[in-house]
Amino acid sequence: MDKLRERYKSLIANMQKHIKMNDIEIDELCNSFKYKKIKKGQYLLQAGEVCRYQSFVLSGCLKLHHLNQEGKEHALHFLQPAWWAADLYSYFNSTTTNMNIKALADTEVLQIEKKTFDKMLDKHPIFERFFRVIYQNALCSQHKKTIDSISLSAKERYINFINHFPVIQSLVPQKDIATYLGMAPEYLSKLRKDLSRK
Amino acid sequence: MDKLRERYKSLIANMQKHIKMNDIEIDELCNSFKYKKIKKGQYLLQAGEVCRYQSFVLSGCLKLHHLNQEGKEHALHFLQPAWWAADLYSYFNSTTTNMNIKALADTEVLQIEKKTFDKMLDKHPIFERFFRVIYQNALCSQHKKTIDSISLSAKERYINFINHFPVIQSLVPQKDIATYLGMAPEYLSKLRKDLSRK
DNA sequence: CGCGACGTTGATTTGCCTCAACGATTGTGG
DNA sequence: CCACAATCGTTGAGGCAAATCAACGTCGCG
Repeated sequence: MDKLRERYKSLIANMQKHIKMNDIEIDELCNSFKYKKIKKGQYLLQAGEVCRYQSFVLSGCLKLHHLNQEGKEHALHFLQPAWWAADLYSYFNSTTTNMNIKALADTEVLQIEKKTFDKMLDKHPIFERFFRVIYQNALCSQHKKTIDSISLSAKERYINFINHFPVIQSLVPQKDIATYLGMAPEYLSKLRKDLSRK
Repeated sequence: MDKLRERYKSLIANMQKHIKMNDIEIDELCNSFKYKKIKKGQYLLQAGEVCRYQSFVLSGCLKLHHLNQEGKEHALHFLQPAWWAADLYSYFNSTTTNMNIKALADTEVLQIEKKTFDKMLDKHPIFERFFRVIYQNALCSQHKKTIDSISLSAKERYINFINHFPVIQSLVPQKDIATYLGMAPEYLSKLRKDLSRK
């Protein structure tokens, strides 16, 4: 039992950065989220499905990506511990997603279904605040990313990326970093050669 | 007095799409938001300032945009009635913004300061839900825009835009649409010529 | 070991940008 | 109310950043 609770520690600690919960609310939290383990290479979500879960990453690393009509892949996020993984549009509207979430390493998550999510927030408004703040922060980072992608060159975007997320570099294949930054993998390779020369 | 309340109708109606408010909460709402009118060409926010308000657009049209180091402008949003205008990062962290919000037409807004916002949400958790849903939806649209910008060509992005936002086309100068879509104004002009030929 | 995914490198192409010149339109002060 | 400036959209010439295509070496893995 205690061992099970152990898994929720990280989620609880993360939430307590933004809100104060009492024991009843912590109980509700632990009952609402289900633990799941996925192996490297497996998918947490695939295009064509409905995104049924919001997932809190405990360990490992996920890639959220999109395939366009020509079958070209574009990574949109790399999800590390203490991040949230979902296609929120699909999750909240029960529409089929065109996104994929794939494990880049063995990964553990805590998942909550939409029904349970709605119930939890109805019962305990404190969670409304938590998700308000989470979405608010996510919106701010998205915003920054948009500005970067529109106002920087490919080389600047890459330099920016390795300065900001040095850790991710070792976890994620280079080609995924390239599509995340909106450039062809071959081009990133040339940029790196260029940069190492100096 | 009734005439003043009139101005809040649109905000109240908008909020009631997502939450149910009682009279006390509606009063609180009306007391928290201040009315402001700005003329075409004026700024609601300028780079270097701190974004002190979240603004709900009642009438008119705003452009949220960014100037990079070389002085090049990039539009990020066009804000029409019933949309929200702010640089949330600056607003919530009290940092100076590098964004600008400019009126493309005479515009009326309702504004709330951060202090008041925090108080209002503390007193009435129902508003937490409203803003959770608003940010959640904003996050979804941002997400879609990111996918489009990374996986479509300039021509496809433009066609997509005029199909999705036919109204904005008449309100917004063409060059602003171009920078919004991430292309040079001259290039958009050429695309349009190209498309009209068919 | 041998296959398949990955990163690298070079040759070539292209989508889009830059710069500059030109009407058309707007708006502004005298 | 008009003249003039400022801003905007258009068009063309030229250039560059980045994509595409293809070949090759390397490595991890079944």
